[in-house]
Amino acid sequence: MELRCTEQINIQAFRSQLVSWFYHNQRDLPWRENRDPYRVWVSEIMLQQTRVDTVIPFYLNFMRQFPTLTALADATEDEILKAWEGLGYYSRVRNLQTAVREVVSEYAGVVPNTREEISSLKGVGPYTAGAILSIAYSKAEPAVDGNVMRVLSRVLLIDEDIAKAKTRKTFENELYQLIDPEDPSAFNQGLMELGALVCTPTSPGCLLCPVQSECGAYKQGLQNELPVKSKKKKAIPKQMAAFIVKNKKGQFLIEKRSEKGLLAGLWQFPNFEIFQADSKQELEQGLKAEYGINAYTYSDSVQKIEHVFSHIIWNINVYEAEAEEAITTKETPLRWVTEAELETFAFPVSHQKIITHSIRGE
DNA sequence: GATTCGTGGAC
DNA sequence: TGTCCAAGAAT
Repeated sequence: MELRCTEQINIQAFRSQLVSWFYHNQRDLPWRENRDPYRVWVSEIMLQQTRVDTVIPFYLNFMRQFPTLTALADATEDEILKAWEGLGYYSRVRNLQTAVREVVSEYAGVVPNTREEISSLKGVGPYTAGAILSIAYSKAEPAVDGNVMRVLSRVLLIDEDIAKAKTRKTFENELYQLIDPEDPSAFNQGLMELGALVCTPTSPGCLLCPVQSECGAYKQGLQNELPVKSKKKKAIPKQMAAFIVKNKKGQFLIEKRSEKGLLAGLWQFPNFEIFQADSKQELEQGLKAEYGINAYTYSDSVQKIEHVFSHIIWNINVYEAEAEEAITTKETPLRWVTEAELETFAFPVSHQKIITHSIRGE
């Protein structure tokens, strides 16, 4: 494939066509209401690896609950995790609060406006830094996400593997030449909006594209060959057992997950990996070893749940058990809570399903 | 540099 | 039904 670079296209034409198209075709999204750096920041964190349609209701609720940077800084961990419940990648919101608190203490509550300073904040990487700087502060900084790499790989005929981390640098270097210094916000958002609405992964709408005349891939009919992206390995299945442990007062046993790693800080029902589904002996041994529970366990599971992560698949069998006390061998806190209290804790989606299906019977 | 970290939707 | 994701960052 013959590669091109930014110098070989009509930069002025590309900029004006893209920016003009953005102003006429941008979606009406809640984080575009104004350019408050905090609002932009929250939206960019939520949008990491997450679709716009998924983010919208979470964003509206989050901004209602934490309208200002200070409000988020003052919230508790349980509050922010509950607000993030169901959105995934939970370290995002924990890092966001850490960063917001640093802005309060180190920057007098004002989001910094240089790449060096803003990049030093937890959870703010190269993309998010560029997005906030360009959208909130009109700085001519690149913001390279998956959309931008897809669009520019086609326009500039770049065939580096976009799954490789270092490939992002290639696009950033091109963008320092290509970005519109007069309107970096509309330019960056235009690239992403174009990727979302027109220059899509499959069946791109080249006939409707505002930068068709500047696109190398379209000229050579290569729009379906770009970008080049290597495949990722598939998730490994694990057989899990989870337990609805109830005491005579009608309370349920829940456990807070570790502050690090998978689903960090969320709450869950007692669970562990098993190697022989429905083995009453293994289930009872596990309850005893993991939670110090001497309990009767029904031999049949009351619910089966598949929980798919990027790298793991939990196949969860849910069982019912009775106990009056529990002692964990781990560092994680245990609590007995009523059914009504369950809704104040943040659970992974698989454990939300245990509540709705096996406890509430919906 | 490769792996870890969620979830629900599109095809 | 399985695959691939979608506005990435931390480790």
